[in-house]
Amino acid sequence: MVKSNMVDSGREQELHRAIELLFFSYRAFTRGPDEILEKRGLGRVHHRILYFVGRDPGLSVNQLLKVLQISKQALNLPLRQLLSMELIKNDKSKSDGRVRELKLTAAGRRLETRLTGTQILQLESVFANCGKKSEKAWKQVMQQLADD
Amino acid sequence: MVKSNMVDSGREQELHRAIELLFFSYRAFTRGPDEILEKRGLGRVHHRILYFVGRDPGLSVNQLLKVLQISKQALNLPLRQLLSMELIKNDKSKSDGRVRELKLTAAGRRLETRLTGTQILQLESVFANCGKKSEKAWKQVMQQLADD
DNA sequence: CAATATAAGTCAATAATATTGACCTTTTTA
DNA sequence: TAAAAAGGTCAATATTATTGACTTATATTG
Repeated sequence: MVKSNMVDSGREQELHRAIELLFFSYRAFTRGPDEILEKRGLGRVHHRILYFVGRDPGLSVNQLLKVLQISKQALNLPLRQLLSMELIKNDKSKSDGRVRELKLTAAGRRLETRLTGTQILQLESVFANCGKKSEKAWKQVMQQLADD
Repeated sequence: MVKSNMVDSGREQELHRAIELLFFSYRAFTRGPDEILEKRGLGRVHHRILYFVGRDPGLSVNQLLKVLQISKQALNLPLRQLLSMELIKNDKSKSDGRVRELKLTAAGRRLETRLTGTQILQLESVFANCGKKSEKAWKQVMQQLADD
C-alpha cells in the first residue's frame, strides 16, 4: 500500500540512500590516510596541508587558508608541526618578501604520496569496476554538489 | 611533451580531481546542516544521531554506536543533550529490559527534517540536472567506495 | 618619504571534544 | 546462581578550536 503522505516515499528513500552513501563512502575514503597519520601523531588537517601544497607547490599561507577554509590560528599549529618535522618548507618569495612559498620537502612528498596513494588505489579500483562512463557521470554529480 | 615519469600524469590528474571533488562536495554537503546546528549549540554528531534514529526508530544505543563507529563515551554527551532537549526519547524495550529504544520526539523529527532537508534539496537539484542515468552511476560508484 | 595595507607569525585565554579506563546497575542467559 | 550483555556515568587527561589581540616585515600608495 502506497499513501501519498507516507513518512518515507520511494523518492525520499532514494535520496536518503544517497545521503548515507555520502556518509559511508567519505568515511571509507578517509580511513586509509587516517590510520597512517595516527601513527605519527598527525591528523586530517596535516594531510590536507600536505595534499594541497603537493598539488600546488609555492602556494602561499593565505591561499592555503582560502582552500581549507579554516582560521589562521587553526592552521598555525599543524603547519608549524609540519615545518618542524621538515615535511614542508616555507621559503620567502622572491617577488614578494612578505609571502612564504610552501613546498613539500622530499620526506613530505614521500608521506603525501603514501597518504594520498591509498585514496588513489581506492578510486582506481572503483573506476576500473564501474567504467569510464560511470566515472564521468560521478564526476559530473560531484562537481555540481561541490559548486552549490 | 609527455614523459612517462612525469610528476602528474594525465590519469593521476584525473584521480586527483576526484579526490578534490570528494573533499569539496562533502564540505558543501555538510554546510547547510552545520549552520543550522551551530545556532543551537549542536554539532555534526547530533545530526548523525538524529538522522539514524529518524531512519530506524527504536534503534538501540549499541546499534547506533556500530553505525557511527564512535566510542560509548563519545556518544554519551551528545546523546544526553538530545535527551534533555527532548529531541530524542529512549524508552525501555518491552522484549528486553536492558535495551533502550531510541526514537525521535515530535520536536526531534521537526529538527531532523529541517537538517536533512537541506541535503535532500541539494541532491534533488543535482540529480534533476544530471538525469537518472548519472544518478544511478553515481550511486554505483559511491556504493563501491563505501563497501571497501 | 610617510602612512597605510598586506602577509605571516605568535600568544593567551577559553571552550569544546575526544580518549582512556574504571566502575555501577539492571536484566538476561547459560 | 554466575556470567554476560546493555546501558549509563565519572574523572582525568589530552587535543583541538576559537577569539582577539599583538608584532614583524614588506609592499604599496598618496
